This record gives sequence, structure tokens and C-alpha cells, in this order.
Amino acid sequence: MRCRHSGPLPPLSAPSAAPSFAPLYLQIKALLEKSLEAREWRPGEPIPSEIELASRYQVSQGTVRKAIDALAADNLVVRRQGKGTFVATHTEERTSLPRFLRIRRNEGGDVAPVSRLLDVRRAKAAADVARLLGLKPGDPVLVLKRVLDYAGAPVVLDEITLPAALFRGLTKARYDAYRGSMYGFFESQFGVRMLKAQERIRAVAADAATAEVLGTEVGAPLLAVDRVTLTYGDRPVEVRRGLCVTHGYHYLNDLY
Amino acid sequence: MRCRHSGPLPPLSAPSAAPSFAPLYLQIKALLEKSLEAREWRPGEPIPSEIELASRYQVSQGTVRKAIDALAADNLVVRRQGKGTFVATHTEERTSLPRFLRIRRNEGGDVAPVSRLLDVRRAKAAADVARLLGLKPGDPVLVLKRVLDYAGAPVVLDEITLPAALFRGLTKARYDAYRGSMYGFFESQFGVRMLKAQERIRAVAADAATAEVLGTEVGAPLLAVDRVTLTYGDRPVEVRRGLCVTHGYHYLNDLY
DNA sequence: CAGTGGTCTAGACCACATC
DNA sequence: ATGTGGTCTAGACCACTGG
Repeated sequence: MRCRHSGPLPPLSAPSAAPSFAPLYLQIKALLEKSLEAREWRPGEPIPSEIELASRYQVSQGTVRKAIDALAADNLVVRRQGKGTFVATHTEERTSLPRFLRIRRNEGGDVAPVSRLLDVRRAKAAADVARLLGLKPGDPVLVLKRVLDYAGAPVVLDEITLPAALFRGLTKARYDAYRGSMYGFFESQFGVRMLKAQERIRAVAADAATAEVLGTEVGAPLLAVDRVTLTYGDRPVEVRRGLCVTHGYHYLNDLY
Repeated sequence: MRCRHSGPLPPLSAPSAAPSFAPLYLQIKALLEKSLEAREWRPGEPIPSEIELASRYQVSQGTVRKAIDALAADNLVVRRQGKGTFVATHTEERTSLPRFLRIRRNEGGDVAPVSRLLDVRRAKAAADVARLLGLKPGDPVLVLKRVLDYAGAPVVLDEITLPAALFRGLTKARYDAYRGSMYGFFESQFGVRMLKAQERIRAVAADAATAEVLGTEVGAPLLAVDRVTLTYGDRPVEVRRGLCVTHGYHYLNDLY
């Protein structure tokens, strides 16, 4: 169908987003990623069928398949046999647990926690947050405070910092009106998709304000979870610190 | 080459370890897993080439490839282009960081910590440990205490519980004579391969004994990391509790 | 029924490693 | 030169979904 691998071929006809000498399926993957980022298909919607994509990019279905497999492995896309391949979304997480939530009850019976937004305020980015978010110190940010209640009891206190430029019009009222996970809110209301994150976990002693909110004693040991969340192109779009009571709860992690 | 998918075919000629109606490549994968478990090829050694396996199992090379891809995704095997596919091993971890070690320095420059074994003693499994290890309460276990020194300073205090039956002849002297990671030691000396693990993380206050070893104050917040480690067939073979100073260090986790 | 993703095959060729 | 894994194709058929 195409003359291939006779030299590191000019990747397809159009200039590609991928390194020019990458395998074809990775070039296709990069093109699809660009389309996802450009919201050519929206979260929850199906992308075109493998056959259609194969003809669009003038490659075999098997190559498209490998590209989509790679996207699925990255959780950018979800395959559903007989139905199609769908853009991954955070907006369907009301039924199950949010994908990035690692806090569990010690005794089984996992129920999704309830999120209570305490406060939204504007601020200027401090040096450390600015660096993490790729902003300049003093750039405007939004700072959200929220509590996660498990079975009615407060377990996590989050302080979430967002670049104000990406979340224009975010107010407490608007969040309270939304039904679903916070990342579903970000995705559907502001078009910001959280794709992956890195967390650094430490143990700290509760200060007075935190102890008050979480109903613990001052000085009680808490988990401090510092998260940086990335969107397309590994651009950081959220910095968050969670303080977590681990009396009856824990942070779950799988190694393999 | 073979009549395939005309009914849920009798899986290959020999009875398979896999559910009989699984896709062929998963049946092949299960067979390969059985061979790995049976130590037909040893850690670090190459498994037979795709072509040879294809002829051995009477399937196409592409099917063997999918099976091996799945094994590689599970970290049971490592592919090396031009050389072959090798049984994954913990014994080459002296150069880099042990695969299951998530504790990092806050400031870059990751150096592998030094492991100091404090103590090995025999004991009878308590009820909770017995349950986690699939033993009966009172069954013999080994309990190891060890410290991880980062740059000369103690950071992690581990208490490691092992089924005595699987680690006959484990002594402090023998460990001290071994060069390499602890899992490399288990793998090469006792033939026990740690394949995956699940960790539950909590924040606790340092007790006197721990504070002494880690050089912190009594009551200082520590990370408590409870790990259950599994070998083939998801059989648990290690239970471990790590207590970790997070002053200058943290537990790193990637979400995606 | 038609359309989708999932499996399997067979064969060609490429890239890398080793001798 | 040979052998390994890696990529790509083309086509057949299966399994699931929905009209």
C-alpha cells in the first residue's frame, strides 16, 4: 500500500508532531493525541473507527490499532468492544471512585467520598508554586480549599492551586451546582483535562487550623500528599496539597 | 496453520493452565508463566526466541509476540532488541534503584541507599500476619529488622516477615555476605521472586524504639508503609512494615 | 443485520547485536 | 552473515453491540 521503511520516510504527507524517525504507529499516535488535545472529539465521545482512521492516514488497520492501543495504555482513550473507542473522561466517575483518588477505608466497602468546597480565592503565585506550574511568580492563581468527607466524617483537607488563566469564571457557586468529581468539573466546565499526576507523600504534624477542620488533635500525624497534575504535553495545570487523617484510612499503592 | 476459533477450541494439545476459553495468546502467556514459575529458564537468562516458541506451541509468531508483550507489561520478562527476551530479575538492581523502592530524597541526586540488617529471628505468625501470608496462626516465620541509610543517615526502619518454610537457612551472616538488593538476595538464594506488591500508607507517631534507630524525637510523624508482596499466582510471600522519616525524603508515586 | 473492536495468521522488511 | 526482536501490511474470522 505504501512504500515503507525505505529510509526514515517523511512521516506521512503532512508534517507530523512526532519525532520524524519514530515508528509509524507512534506518529499516528501523536497525530491522534493532537486531535484529542484540539478537542476534535470531546470527552466521552467515540473517535472514528479504526478502519476510517486507517484510510484517513493511509496506513493499515493494524498500525492504527497499535497507535490506539498505546493511547489506551496511557488512559487517553477507552476501548469498548462492539461499540467503538471513546475519549477518556472524568465525568463518569460519579459511579465509581475517581481515578486519581488513592485514599481508602481500612475496612472494605469503598464508597465515593463527598467533596465540600470551603473556599475559592484569587492570589498571586508564590515562587515555588509558580515554578511547579510553569508560571512567573506573581501570576494570578486560584486557590481552592476543600474537604473530602468519608461516611460523613472529614478525612482529607485539600488546598488546590490552579492557573487563573485556565479557569476563568470558577466560583464556589458554580462548583456547588456541578454534580460529579472535581476533575469532571474542570474537564466539562473549563476544558482542562487532567491526564496524569505525580505525588510526593510525607508525614507531618497537624497544625491548629487543620486539626480543627479534620477533627483531630493538634500535632496528630497526618499524611501530606503533594500532587502536580499534568495535561496534554505534560503541561502542569494543578498543584495540590492534601492533608489526610489515617485513622481508619490509608493511601493505597500498587507496585509491579 | 490451525483451525481456530471454530468453537472455543480445546486449548492447544496439552491441557492448559489458562481458562479454557481465553484467547490463544493468553493461553500461551499462561504456559510461559508456568515455565517461568517452574524455573525452566532462570532470572536473567533469555527465554527461547519467538520463532522457536511459535513452533513449539504451533501458533504464529504474532501470537507468541502478543503473549510475550503481555508478560513484558507485567514486568515478568524484559525485551532487548537484537538480543532476545530475558527473565526479569532483581539481581541487577545494584546499579539503579530497586524497582519497588519509592522513597526519594527531596533534592535530586538519587543514590541507592545502603541496607543494614539489624536482626533475624524466628517467630510464630500472629493472626493478622498469618492471614496476610496465607499461613495458619502459629506457623513459623522469620522476622528481619533492617535499616536503610541514605547518605549515611538512617531513613527507613523495616520489619520484614517471611514464611520460614520458603527461606530455610536465612541468616544475618548470609545476608551480610550478599552484594545486592534484598529481593535479589531472596531471588538468588532462595528462589523466591517478588513480582508485585501492594502498599498501604499511613502517618504515625514515632515510638521510643523507632525514634532511637531513626534519630528522631519520640512522637515525630513518620510514614508507615505496610507492604504485602506477591510471587507467582499472586501468592503472598512477604509482609513488611516500613517506618520512614520524611524530613528531607518523601514517598514518590505516579498516577496515570 | 451491519459495524465495531479483538484475535490470528503469514510474510516482508527493518534495526540491532554478535560473531 | 545470522539471529534476535520491532514494524507494517493484508486478509480472514470471531465476539459483541445496536438497530
